[in-house]
Amino acid sequence: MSAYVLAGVAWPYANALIHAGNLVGAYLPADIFSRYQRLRGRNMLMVSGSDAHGTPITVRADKEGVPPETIYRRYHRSFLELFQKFGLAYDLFTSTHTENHFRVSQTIFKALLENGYLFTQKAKQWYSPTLGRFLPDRYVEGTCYICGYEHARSDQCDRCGNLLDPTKLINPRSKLDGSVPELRDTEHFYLDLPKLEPALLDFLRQHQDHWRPPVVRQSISFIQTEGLKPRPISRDLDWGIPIPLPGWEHKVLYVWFEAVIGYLSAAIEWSQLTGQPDAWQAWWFNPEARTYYFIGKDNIPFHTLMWPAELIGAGTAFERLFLGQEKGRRLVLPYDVPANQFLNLEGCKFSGSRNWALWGLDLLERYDPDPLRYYLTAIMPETKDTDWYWEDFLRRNNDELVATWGNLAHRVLSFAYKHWGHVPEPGPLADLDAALLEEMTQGLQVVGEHLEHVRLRAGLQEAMRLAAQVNKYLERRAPWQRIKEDRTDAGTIIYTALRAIDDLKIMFAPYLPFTSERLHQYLGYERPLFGRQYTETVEDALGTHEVLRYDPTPATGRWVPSELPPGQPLRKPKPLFRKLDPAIIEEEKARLGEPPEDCVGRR
RNA sequence: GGCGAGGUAGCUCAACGGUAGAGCGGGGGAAUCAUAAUCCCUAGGUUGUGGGUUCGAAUCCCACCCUCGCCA
Repeated sequence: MSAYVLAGVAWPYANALIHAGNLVGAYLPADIFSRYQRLRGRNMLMVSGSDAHGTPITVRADKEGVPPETIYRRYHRSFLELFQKFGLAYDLFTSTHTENHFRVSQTIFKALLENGYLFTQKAKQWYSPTLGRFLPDRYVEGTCYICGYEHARSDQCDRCGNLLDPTKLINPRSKLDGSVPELRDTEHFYLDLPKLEPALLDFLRQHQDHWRPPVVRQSISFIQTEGLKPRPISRDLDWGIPIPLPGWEHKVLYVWFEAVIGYLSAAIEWSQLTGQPDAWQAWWFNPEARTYYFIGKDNIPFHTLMWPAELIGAGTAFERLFLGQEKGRRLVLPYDVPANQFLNLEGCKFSGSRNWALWGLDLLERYDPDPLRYYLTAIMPETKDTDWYWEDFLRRNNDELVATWGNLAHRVLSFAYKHWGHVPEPGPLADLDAALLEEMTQGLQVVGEHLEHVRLRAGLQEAMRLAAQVNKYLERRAPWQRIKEDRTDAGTIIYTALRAIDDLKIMFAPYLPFTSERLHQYLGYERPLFGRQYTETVEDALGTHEVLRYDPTPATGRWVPSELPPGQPLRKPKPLFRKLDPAIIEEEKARLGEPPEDCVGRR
């Protein structure tokens, strides 16, 4: 395993709140994986940010009569709040609306241009005289020239299903204000994907053995169905990153092209903020470094094809254009794209507009982060779509998390605290004691192996299985009996059990960071398991932006067997988790209201 | 319409050619350190449907049905 690991996390679009589906699909798995890597001592960099540009944001801004920046800032702020409360330890969560990202994106553009992977093409496009700008095809509707449907989108008719030539639409009107648009000439840059296709196929072949099967198949079939076509990378908008060429300043880079570059630019910004401006190169110019992309399945082709195409196409020119020196170094291609499938809610698809959703911040008003993280990991859609059921949430919280792990930690800690007040000095270990500790050491290996391969659910299951093993051990050794006959032997048992839960604390730590940290304190450790999250305001030529950061220096947690010192004073323990009242099931369902009509699931 | 994924015990999932497993829930018992949390025993499935290959299929092949996604 490389010492340098980068986790690129999907960039939330800054015009909607984040819901549980977003969390479980990308952000939570990235955090679990990254916390694990840090515990293993790897140089871990987890980056992302708000996707601030694009048409939906400008449309929304127009509706509210505010600048696009207002919309982006509102949602960006909500992301930062959610991530802190939910414990997503981004080394840097920034935004695409930064001077740095502009510069990096424009450099990628120039490198592609220089290497001959871009070309321009003219086309006619709808222009809104009232708004004074071009309209995306889906914002123009009119009568379908094939079937006569009166509310067809200009690029596709929802009634006859045909793809339309937007210029042939009858009676066109703008969906934004109903005004009549006109056709105007425009010119755009295209990424020459056909030219990059052989290199991309090569890249896919190199990774197909260790990628998740759905990711490989979707990527390959995307190419095979009809080959890659050139894709436009510029738009007629005034909100975004200007094309860095004379005469093109009024056009911007298409968001699909520019947002993925954020993985690179965020690493660069992180380097600048930490005062080591070249540090990012250890990840991005290092062939040994491994980059992982945590995304939902809707994003697969962008990360297995488009982004690699940009990286391959930029070649060695990026280094020269960006740093002013060329040592022939190339940007690192994705090592893995562990995309998740989708999460449904009570048998129906999430639908924000119909309130069929679980909003992250709303959930955290009523529930602690770790139980949410536990449940979301338990139902993580790693291989197929899964469902959040409130009944299931309650069950897993009360009958698994509280009963198996929470109770184990609490019964051992409170027994130890009551009878000793510190970690007891063990006598000679009995076979059962030694066997338990051996099993925990093995467990660290097994759980670690799962996490290494991004099998997060399997890792959590294994940790829970081991917690149950410690419960079995306690039943067999019954320290509450032994203490009446042989206090030293009882101390040996409790010492062994404390070490076991100290091991489990590490295994659970990536999944349940808040309660592992608390357990760590109860065990008497002085220094924290994890580092510190905080926000900071950064200033640049575009103004200011707020970022989320993570300072790993206070962290002492390590993925190694417990070395709990006998005699270490214990702190008075409190239960790690609380049982939930079954009444929440009906309360939460009432909160959701009626399921969407088109839902075919059960309720 | 094309491509792909998924359809295994009440629930969540594992087995991916060799006598169907785990956790939770259900039933019975033990224990009392612990948030009545634990531990032991136990019931429960003709592996979506129909064919085929094979000594043998949940596992390979074909058709069909259902769910989801991507592309058109």
